[in-house]
Amino acid sequence: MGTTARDIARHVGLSVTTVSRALNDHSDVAPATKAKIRAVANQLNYHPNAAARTLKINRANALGLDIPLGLHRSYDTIWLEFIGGMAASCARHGVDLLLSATDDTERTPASFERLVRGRRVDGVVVCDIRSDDSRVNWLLESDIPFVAFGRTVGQDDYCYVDVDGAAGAQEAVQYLIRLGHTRIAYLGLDATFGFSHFRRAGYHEALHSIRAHDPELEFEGLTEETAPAVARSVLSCPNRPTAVLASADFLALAVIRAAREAGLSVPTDLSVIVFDDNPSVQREDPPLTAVSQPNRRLGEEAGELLLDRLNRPEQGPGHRLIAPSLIIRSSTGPRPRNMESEGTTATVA
Amino acid sequence: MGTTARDIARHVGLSVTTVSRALNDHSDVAPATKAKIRAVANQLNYHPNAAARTLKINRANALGLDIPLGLHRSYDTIWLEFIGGMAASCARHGVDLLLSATDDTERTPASFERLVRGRRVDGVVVCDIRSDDSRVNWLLESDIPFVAFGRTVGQDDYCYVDVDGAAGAQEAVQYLIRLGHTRIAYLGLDATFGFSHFRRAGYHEALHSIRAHDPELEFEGLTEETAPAVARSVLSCPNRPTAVLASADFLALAVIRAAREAGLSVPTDLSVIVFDDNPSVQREDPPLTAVSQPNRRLGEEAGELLLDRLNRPEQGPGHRLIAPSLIIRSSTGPRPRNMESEGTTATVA
DNA sequence: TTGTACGCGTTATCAA
DNA sequence: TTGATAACGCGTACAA
Repeated sequence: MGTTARDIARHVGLSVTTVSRALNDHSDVAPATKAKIRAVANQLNYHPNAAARTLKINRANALGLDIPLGLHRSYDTIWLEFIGGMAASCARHGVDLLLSATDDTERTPASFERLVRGRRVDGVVVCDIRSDDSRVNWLLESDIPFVAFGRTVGQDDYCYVDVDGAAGAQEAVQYLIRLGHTRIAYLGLDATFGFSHFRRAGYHEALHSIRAHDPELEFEGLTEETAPAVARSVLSCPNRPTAVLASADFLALAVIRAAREAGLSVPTDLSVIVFDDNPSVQREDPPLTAVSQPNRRLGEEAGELLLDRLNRPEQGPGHRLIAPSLIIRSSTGPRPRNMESEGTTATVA
Repeated sequence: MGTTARDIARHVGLSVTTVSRALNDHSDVAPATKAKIRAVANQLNYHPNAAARTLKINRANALGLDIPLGLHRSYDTIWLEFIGGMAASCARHGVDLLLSATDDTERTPASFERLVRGRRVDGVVVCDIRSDDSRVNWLLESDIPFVAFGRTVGQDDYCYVDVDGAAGAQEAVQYLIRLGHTRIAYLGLDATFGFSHFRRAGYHEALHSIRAHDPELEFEGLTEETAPAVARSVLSCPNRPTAVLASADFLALAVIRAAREAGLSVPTDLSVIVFDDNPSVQREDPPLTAVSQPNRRLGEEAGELLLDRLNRPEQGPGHRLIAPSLIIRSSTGPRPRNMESEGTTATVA
């Protein structure tokens, strides 16, 4: 069945030791022997037994990835892209990728323990970190090497990779401000999502800088069910917003639909910016201006960061905060002239 | 660091042999000892070393999944759902899932060899099988246990899981026929995709049964770039179709856009059925009637089939052909009255 | 430059 | 019912 180093040794009339050293490119093997051994290994279609290797060197040469499926956002492109990125960085470093797709709402990290303690993987990447996520401390206490994708609010003593949601929201709002908008609404998702806090913070900061923040225009905890009604009510309030920042594609679509119903056109009467550059927002009519995160790159960074910390644990916790980019399309435009500004309007360029 | 069976043995004052047997629930261990050993194992947070186990029993207890990324269809929900399904069946059987995400267009199965020969996995699931795919024979010859997701045209001596695309197309066309349509166009993708052949065959069969097949209405090899022009030309031909079966969401959307441009409304003037029930088609206005494949279930079946064949190789090649379902929404309706029927119109109920 | 001997943690065989 | 022993395939001191 499988060729072993022993088979090669017999074939070339040398010891397994020499074979092992030749294949691992040690310097104390004669170039000629090395070449010969490699040739035979090739010829016999030799592939080292990973289990034996792992057992011996006490390293699995594999990483684990815990992906949340069965989530309402599972149709987003984000997870597949993230997986692809991490797979790419793993491939680059010659390590395998183990997927643990937990689709139970219970965030049970018991399987991590099995994977790590059982030496199936050397470390794990944990996704969909919530604002307050018990898994972080659990992993820290268990002494399991890990990198989080996303971060908790107010804790910093662990490795994570994340999008700089605050910067993204800020850039989006500042762009709207430059277009003349001051009444800018925010539609957010459940606050337990890690990104909710940061996006909202960026939105706040940008609006506070021109003293235009109005709590009445700020919504969080919206769902597919509640979004349409909220969108309608926002657009029909007396001093309605002239722009909206939506934290998910379905929120933006709900706003656009509500706008159409109210006889408002996008972007003439209402500007819309959406988080996450999904195909759905690209194909919308008009195509939406979006805050885009490089999901694939995030996956790559997560893999790289984990591998780096495994090789050099003394580095301690490190973070990679990646700025999203504002992709300007056709759903944003100047503030409509006929709209009244509120009293506190700032002077803007 | 890691607790071993030896630690447990010392703790309870027994041999490693007994510990091993107790933990593997052998019958020749006294119930009392068994309980005690289990308790200690739990207390010491014991997790068996997978590498050692694999080395000894010559089984990895893991499956490999080769997913095509970097493909133009990577934003489809299909792959993530498939992964989720396979992960679920793996979890159910207590085996791990290794992901090999090849994003090179070269379909290089060399990594399979490493995975299987190196005992990292016991078998692999190979996706995105083309009509004529060299990987199949390569895997057969290499004696690597595998299950294909998708199938080649005209070869049957291997395990595969697939959607019955012919049945899906047939059902869709028959539904249109019942609505009175006879001039039904087909817009297909590249013929190298495995499903192209079968969908087209189903379309043919349904139309031949009422002698209404018109080669002029049949298109294959369409892309995002060519789709809009073809859609326009189809709708503007002298005896235009009253219904369209599109093999991908973007093809259906192109048709709908072309219809709008031509002043035709869906479904009053034109019925549209699309393959694959993606969010994009659900959210379209009007929501599209779609041929839906159970992607998650396909992943589950692939995992189950592979595990089954690994346990009972004597079973030989087995196939699981899963019927898609027609989800009727608002993009299909009766044939417009004012449309002329062609000479060969069949009598339909 | 190459070979010998040993051990990683687990399970199977056999004897007690 | 339990224990001693060997072996899975590989990598590494150490000796030659």
